[in-house]
Amino acid sequence: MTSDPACTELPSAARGGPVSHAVSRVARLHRIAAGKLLKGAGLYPGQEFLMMYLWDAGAVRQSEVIKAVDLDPSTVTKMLQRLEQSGHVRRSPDPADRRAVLVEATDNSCALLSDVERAWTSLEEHTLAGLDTGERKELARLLARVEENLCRETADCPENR
Amino acid sequence: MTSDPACTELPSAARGGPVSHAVSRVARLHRIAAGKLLKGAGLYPGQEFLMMYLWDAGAVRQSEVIKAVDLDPSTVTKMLQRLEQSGHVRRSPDPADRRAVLVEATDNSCALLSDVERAWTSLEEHTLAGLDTGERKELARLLARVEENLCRETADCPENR
DNA sequence: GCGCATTACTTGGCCGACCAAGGTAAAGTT
DNA sequence: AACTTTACCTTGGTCGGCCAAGTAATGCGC
Repeated sequence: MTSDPACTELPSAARGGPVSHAVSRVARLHRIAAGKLLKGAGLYPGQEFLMMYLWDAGAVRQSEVIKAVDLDPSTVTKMLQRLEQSGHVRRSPDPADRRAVLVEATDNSCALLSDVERAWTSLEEHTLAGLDTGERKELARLLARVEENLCRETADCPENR
Repeated sequence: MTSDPACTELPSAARGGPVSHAVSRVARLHRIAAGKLLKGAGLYPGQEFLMMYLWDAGAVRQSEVIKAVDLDPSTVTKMLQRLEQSGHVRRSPDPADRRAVLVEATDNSCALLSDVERAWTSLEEHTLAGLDTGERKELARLLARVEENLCRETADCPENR
């Protein structure tokens, strides 16, 4: 009676893929939680990854960003336009290649780094609450396996580094 | 050297939340994979859940759908409008309550049920390839725990059934 | 040097998903 | 019966994300 996993009864058409269903639900909840924590920093869910990369990488070509976050180029373009408008990012033409665009986190945005770091570890703790170290490691391991699986044949992960 | 989990180096700002990062990546890859499998059935990623519920539930109020898939009402409205346009769903005013709308999967869409079922189990297999039964059960268990955690305080799961 | 493929981004369109606000109808209160 | 609250959806706007197609510059082969 009270034994169903979490919140929802599984639709019968999804019986063949309970884990997939769980992944979808967890993904959405996780994204929402991340969004709430990141809202304080003025970031929308998804933008964190881009900024995290830029904070590490410094001034860099947009193509590098695209490779790093592994999103559609058009997605990155639009995200960067918005991040530029909101003052988190500076873009400038690459003098060495007139097609390319150099991207860089603004000094302003760097002030958010620690906020985002805190938010991210807080999210992790919220996500993994009640799991001991062994379980966390196991979950990380299993997710890594799953990620590998999903990369294969989907051909979304660069085979060539 | 070749020991990093999957495809990507973790940004330093995300060091405090490796599992969260993995969840995000897996979520996106999983959604993409689902989308590819479901494209054959004429469904966009996300619509599966709605249709799965309707196939089980028959003619039902829109508010029931909203509760079941646990999405924003406005999201459901728009999805249903599109699903109606594409012929997967029929909507009609509820004679018993003039605010409400009754929703129902069309006969046409029911023909897709088996396709979606197959797609979903195929997705599951693709996702969990190489994991033995114990690992699968463990992953399911851990995901359920995580889901519980994310429901708390986010107050997105109905406390009240 | 010239043409052609490749690379690098942009634009437009579409969908899922959110929030904020609005409008209507039912239910509850007095 | 009139008023207020609550439930049920819709509309409009914004974002992340995808695809398809387009533009512009570079690089490569010849």
